[in-house]
Amino acid sequence: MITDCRDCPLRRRPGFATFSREDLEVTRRFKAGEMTVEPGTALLDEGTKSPQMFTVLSGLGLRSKLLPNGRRQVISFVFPGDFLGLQSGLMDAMKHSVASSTRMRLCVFERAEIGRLFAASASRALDVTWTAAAEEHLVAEAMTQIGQAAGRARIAWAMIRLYRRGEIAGLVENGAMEIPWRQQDLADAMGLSLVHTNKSLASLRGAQIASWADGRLRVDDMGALIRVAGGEPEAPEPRALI
Amino acid sequence: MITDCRDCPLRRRPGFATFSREDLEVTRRFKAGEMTVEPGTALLDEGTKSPQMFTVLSGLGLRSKLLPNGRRQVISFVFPGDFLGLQSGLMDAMKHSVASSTRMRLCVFERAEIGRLFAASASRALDVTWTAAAEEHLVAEAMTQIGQAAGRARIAWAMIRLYRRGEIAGLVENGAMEIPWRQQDLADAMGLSLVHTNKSLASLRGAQIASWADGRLRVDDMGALIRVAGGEPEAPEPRALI
DNA sequence: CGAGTATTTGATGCAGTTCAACGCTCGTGG
DNA sequence: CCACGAGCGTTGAACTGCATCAAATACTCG
Repeated sequence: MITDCRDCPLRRRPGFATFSREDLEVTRRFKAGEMTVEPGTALLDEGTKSPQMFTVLSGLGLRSKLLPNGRRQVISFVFPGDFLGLQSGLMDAMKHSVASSTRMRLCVFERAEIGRLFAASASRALDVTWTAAAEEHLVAEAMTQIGQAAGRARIAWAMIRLYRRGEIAGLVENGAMEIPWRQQDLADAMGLSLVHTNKSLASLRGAQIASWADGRLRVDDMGALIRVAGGEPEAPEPRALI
Repeated sequence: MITDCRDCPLRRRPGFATFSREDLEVTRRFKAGEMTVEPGTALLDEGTKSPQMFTVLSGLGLRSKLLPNGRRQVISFVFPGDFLGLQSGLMDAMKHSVASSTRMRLCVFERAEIGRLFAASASRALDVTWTAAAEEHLVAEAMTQIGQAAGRARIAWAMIRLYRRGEIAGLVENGAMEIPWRQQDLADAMGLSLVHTNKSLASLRGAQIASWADGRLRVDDMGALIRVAGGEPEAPEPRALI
């Protein structure tokens, strides 16, 4: 069963920008369908040009990029509301891969329709551009942390970021959220080895600051966590929803 | 004296995408003026909302981001053709700062006009979005290198990237280009200490692979440089010009 | 119950940081 | 016209955070 954009549960959530009734109609027409995928499904592949773009309705995922030497960088963690595949819509090909980490429900758009969307609504076009700019910002902020912060601080920072995004997505309950990601994913995201990531997590857990275990991320002392991270990730602006 | 968009020297260069006569007119109307700045001028400041956006006509610059602890991450090096300030055009504020490293000539646009630009031309809107997506890609690629490659490889990779962008901008002559950046800038870009950056550069210079000295970047053996970098930065697609 | 995957822990070594000192060039002012 | 200081590059020495290697301990699932 397909959700009508008008009933999209994401629109109601705080943290997402509202848009006009008119734009809602334009977006409805842009929407091609829906899709549900199992955990571990490749949605978009580095180097390929997918015919589709997606908005995440529910579930979590991972964007990543491979190096010739086989190592992997996790570009970012994917949350509900994220718009995926813009690169393949605009550029020659995807520059990174996107995979689901949980079961995921996605809103599907046709790449070929993006020109029509832009022509139909300048404000929707601005929203799409906004998501691209916001995405760049998220990546740049992570790059800054990777480039300039020590290991433990990077881990703490990533935990805050995930927690905050989880709050917006409504995934946090009683100071904790379910996470499908492995410690290896976190390590690859922050440019650290698995072993060192594990030891940093153990140390934060031991200090009663935060824990990442058994598929749950729990923050016990946000103040301390921020101190360890050497500052907070910037609070995101309300996200434009496509 | 102001250059007419129709005579814009950048448009003629290879490496930039062409656009229609109609879009040229739309862009001309969007253009508010021109500006020349001395080296070291702050063009856009992290946290502020500038009333203007820019396209670099000539000269080189630096995007960077400060951490609470005083450290600095260089997000990217700015080349002619780059479009600056989209974040302040779309989001609440700039998320990083941009400064000139040489004398720079800039094409100036009013932030408030971007909505009109999008309304006037869907294809120009797509081009703006393309630049945002391309920028994200550049940052993600750099992040990958910082997160996953060893020090010497990062330095080599950055040299290739700068050299390639220099070629496109027409700044390379006889295998070398003038660069205004300090070793500290390179260090901050690749997440390394100044000392280690200096030693890596010395080692590449000693091996007759490439040199960064006296304000010049020279590549002697691109093959070897690519090998040290552990692979090549992806070749950029033709860049949309705003 | 055995195989495969994820987490945990200990031990070892080195890549890269930090500290420190020195040289060079250039601009400024006495 | 030389002295001085500031900025940048270079080099050496010592320390350490993190990677790497290795192995044990859970868990899950067929």
